[in-house]
Amino acid sequence: MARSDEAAAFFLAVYSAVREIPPGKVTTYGHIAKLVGTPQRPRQVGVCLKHLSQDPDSRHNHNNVPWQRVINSKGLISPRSQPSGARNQAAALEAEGVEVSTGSLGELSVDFSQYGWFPRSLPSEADEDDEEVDDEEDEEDGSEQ
DNA sequence: CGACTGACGGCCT
DNA sequence: AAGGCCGCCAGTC
Repeated sequence: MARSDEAAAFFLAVYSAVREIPPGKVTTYGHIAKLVGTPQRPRQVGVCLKHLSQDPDSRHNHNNVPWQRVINSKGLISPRSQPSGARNQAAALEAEGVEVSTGSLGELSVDFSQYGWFPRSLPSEADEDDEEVDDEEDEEDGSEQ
């Protein structure tokens, strides 16, 4: 399998995983990386989202991939080169009912204990796994980090 | 075609 | 507790 194919598969896996994030919840780049089996490449996850097309006709675009539900491990919306983008992400999250706090430096943060979504594996996959692991830390857990 | 960059994260000072 | 360094690798210049 050529690297380019692996890269393509990676993109698809990331988009698939991001789609599993429930509305009103958020997760991290690192977690998505783990879910797709490449925990050492959270950075590439960001590249995938950045690469999302705005064209609705494209297989993966801003409309069918809830990119806004992915933030960094610090619980902050990653400040990229264009500040408006991060703010736009915050707006998209608030539209889903996610509370976003703004720091004095303009930092946009989300409380994982309330909105965090960190399953061990993708719900779609868990479906086929007969060795069902207990899943019930949707909320309330509070032992996030 | 080579070098730099970056929607991150974890480990090491 | 805070900050710096390295790994990773597709895109972009």
